[in-house]
Amino acid sequence: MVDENIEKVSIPSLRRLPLYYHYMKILKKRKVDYVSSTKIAEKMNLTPIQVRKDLSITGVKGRARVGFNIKDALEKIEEFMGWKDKKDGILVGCGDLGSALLGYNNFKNYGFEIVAGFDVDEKITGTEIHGKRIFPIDRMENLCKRLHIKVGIICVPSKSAQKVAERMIDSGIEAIWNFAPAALEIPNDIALHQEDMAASLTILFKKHRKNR
Amino acid sequence: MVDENIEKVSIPSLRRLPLYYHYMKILKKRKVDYVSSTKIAEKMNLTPIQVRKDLSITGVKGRARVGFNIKDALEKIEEFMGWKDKKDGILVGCGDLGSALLGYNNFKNYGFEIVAGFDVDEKITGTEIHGKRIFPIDRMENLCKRLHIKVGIICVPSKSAQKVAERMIDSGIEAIWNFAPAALEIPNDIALHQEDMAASLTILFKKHRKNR
DNA sequence: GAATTATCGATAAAAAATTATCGATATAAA
DNA sequence: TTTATATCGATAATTTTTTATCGATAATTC
Ligand SMILES: NC(=O)c1ccc[n+]([C@@H]2O[C@H](COP(=O)([O-])OP(=O)(O)OC[C@H]3O[C@@H](n4cnc5c(N)ncnc54)[C@H](O)[C@@H]3O)[C@@H](O)[C@H]2O)c1
Ligand SMILES: NC(=O)c1ccc[n+]([C@@H]2O[C@H](COP(=O)([O-])OP(=O)(O)OC[C@H]3O[C@@H](n4cnc5c(N)ncnc54)[C@H](O)[C@@H]3O)[C@@H](O)[C@H]2O)c1
Repeated sequence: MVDENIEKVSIPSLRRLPLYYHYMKILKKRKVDYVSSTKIAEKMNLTPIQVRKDLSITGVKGRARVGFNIKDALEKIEEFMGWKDKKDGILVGCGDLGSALLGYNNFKNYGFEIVAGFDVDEKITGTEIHGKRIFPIDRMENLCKRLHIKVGIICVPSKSAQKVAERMIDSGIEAIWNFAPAALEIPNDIALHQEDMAASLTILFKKHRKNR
Repeated sequence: MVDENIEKVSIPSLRRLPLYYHYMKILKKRKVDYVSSTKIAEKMNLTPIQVRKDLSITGVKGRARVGFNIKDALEKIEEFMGWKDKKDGILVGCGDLGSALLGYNNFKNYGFEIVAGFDVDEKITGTEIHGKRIFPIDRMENLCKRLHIKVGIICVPSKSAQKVAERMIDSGIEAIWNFAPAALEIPNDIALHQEDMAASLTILFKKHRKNR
């Protein structure tokens, strides 16, 4: 069921589901057992209908006049979002942002783990950051192929991003998470998610202007 | 014209525009003067029609058989995205991620500047991180009101996020950029943009699965 | 200089996402 | 026990977003 739906779910829904999840996590800690779509919607300025539709894709069933069982819903969201499948990745560019991500121990809650970092800077390579070993970039291909790593995170300056992406692809990486504000030119069988602070800022300011 | 359109532009368009921008920046560096929607679309796996529609909202005009003047387009995107208006913000939680953001000198290209950091940790307060002064959290209200700061970034652990958000609102903050994976309960006249790694990861993996 | 082609912008059509409607159901109140 | 009410899920309607069509135009080729 999950396998059918994951193809059909919209990106906006995928962005909203974690919000419901975070909220229900809080309620669970407060020993609340049930929550209605109305209540969730109120908190996030959405309609109850949309919340129900989003939740329905995970397969969770609510009860009329009662709402959704929080334990069930959390379970179903985790399952649907794929946070229960374990995936390993590597990170290239262990500077300020890269180091923060290497130490982000929340990734494990989403089934993801960064197993190693890579860099060109010899002051960094050979060391550990937040307990993760940092290798020279030349070791990437070998390590990724040996460990069958398919996910790569790019945290290098923009001007190096394209080169790093190509090297990742040569190393067998199939999914790239790019934090550099650069338009990567890559084959379209490689999955790419662009993390864009410029877009985020603009969206925030747009909402702000609308509120005034 | 920008003022009319900003209300109407879709979030997906807002996320795509920076991609075109990054790409055109590269072309400009290569001394290319014009680029067609076809070429842009090819690079990013979109349709030329969508690229044209997105660009049209910025007000930039293309020329048949030639494409878009890159210098003009960059200018129009900057203007439309509001990257030319200067906005100041503060950041709360100067740990790993917060420090990286404090040092992110690309924000200025988007018209944004973090003027100060706040934290509860007395080992950090009073110091500077990447040249930005870090104050104890109790100073936030005074400083924000005095400098008319309206934008706040949350980089504290999830469990403190709600409290920090409320304090920001008391300090006159009207737009919150939240990096903590927590559902904030705030009045709906406060703009909120939630940065969600869980959503990003899921979107990336979804694309990856589709490609295989 | 005429024909061909790439591209644009406007408008129309199609697809996707959101919102509304409504009968069913479970709890609470009368 | 009966009535009122909150909420669900399914389906329908609406709105938004994406994609297609097509005439106009500017560069290139013949
Ligand atoms: N700092 C932030 O908060 C932030 C936020 C969003 C996006 N970004 C983007 O993330 C990227 C990294 O930012 P940062 O602030 O961490 O920069 P940084 O300078 O602190 O780190 C960059 C690291 O990449 C390494 N590097 C450079 N070229 C390399 C290559 N070819 N191969 C391997 N490693 C290489 C450097 O040695 C350095 O360690 C940039 O593209 C930046 O625009 C940063
Ligand atoms: N590290 C990452 O790469 C990353 C990525 C995405 C999201 N996040 C989120 O960003 C937040 C910060 O992550 P981090 O890794 O930088 O954590 P961190 O522990 O390194 O930093 C947290 C900082 O917040 C301060 N703090 C705690 N409570 C506070 C309060 N009430 N007021 C002011 N300051 C307070 C702490 O003193 C510390 O300096 C977390 O919510 C995390 O989930 C982190």
